[in-house]
Amino acid sequence: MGRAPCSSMVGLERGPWTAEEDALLINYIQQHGEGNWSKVSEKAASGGLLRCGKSCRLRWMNYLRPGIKRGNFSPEEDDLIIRLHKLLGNRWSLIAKRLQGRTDNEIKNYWNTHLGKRLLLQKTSKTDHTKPSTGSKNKEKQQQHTETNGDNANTYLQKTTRVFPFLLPGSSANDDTKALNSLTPLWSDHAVGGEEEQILLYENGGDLDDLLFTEEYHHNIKFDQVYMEYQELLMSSENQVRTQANYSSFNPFLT
DNA sequence: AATGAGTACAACCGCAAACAT
DNA sequence: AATGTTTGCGGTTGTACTCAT
Repeated sequence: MGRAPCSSMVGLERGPWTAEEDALLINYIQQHGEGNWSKVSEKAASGGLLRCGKSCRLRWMNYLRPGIKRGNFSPEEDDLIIRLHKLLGNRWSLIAKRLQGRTDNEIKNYWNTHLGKRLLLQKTSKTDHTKPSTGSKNKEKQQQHTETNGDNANTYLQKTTRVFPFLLPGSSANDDTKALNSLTPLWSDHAVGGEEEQILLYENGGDLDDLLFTEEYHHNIKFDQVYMEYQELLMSSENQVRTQANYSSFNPFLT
């Protein structure tokens, strides 16, 4: 198919956002709401915001959106990121969902600049007491990538795909999604609130992520528990997939 | 003070799934 | 069902900043 990158569209700005542009975007979203990003660039242009929809979305999601936590990561967050990364690989959006107020982009950057490097150093110091090589930046990056991603048997490495919500039974979904839908009872066992509350949520049509990411959930569930739940989910997913030949293309631990 | 290397992070890009027609 | 468009994702790049020399 192929589309020209939005930055090449005539008359649109690129590069760092100015405070004025931020204000224009916030103002626009306050008036019209989130979403429909392709329309944003059309409609907001009249107000002086010359950015493509894609750029607007990114700016909003990663920087302007209310509730975004900025600043240093806590040791607990570090720990959770490391463990979730071990489980999920570079699925930053999924990891970000477990860290309230953090964006996938922020976590990805943090991993690439801090955590990944730290793990590499730890690993190196365990196996080799000499200092890591001080080669070129690219070489270091490459090494870091393979060390932290490549040889981890438990890491679910998949190509870039959109992360689906865990849809509820009865909703339309493809086969893979349906396979995971059957996991919801496991999750509901751990979810906050009584059975009645959960049933209510189900009946109201909220998906499982909605259930799990309520504010209450985050206040009550410790990082460790979140990690354990994810691990259980993935283990369960593996078993589920093995029993269903139709889903042979989806096996997190065999890819 | 100058400058080059390293670091941090915002922003861009291309791809693929989801959605609309 | 086929085709086009939009959205969301992970990988990568550009650049401002920091620090050592």
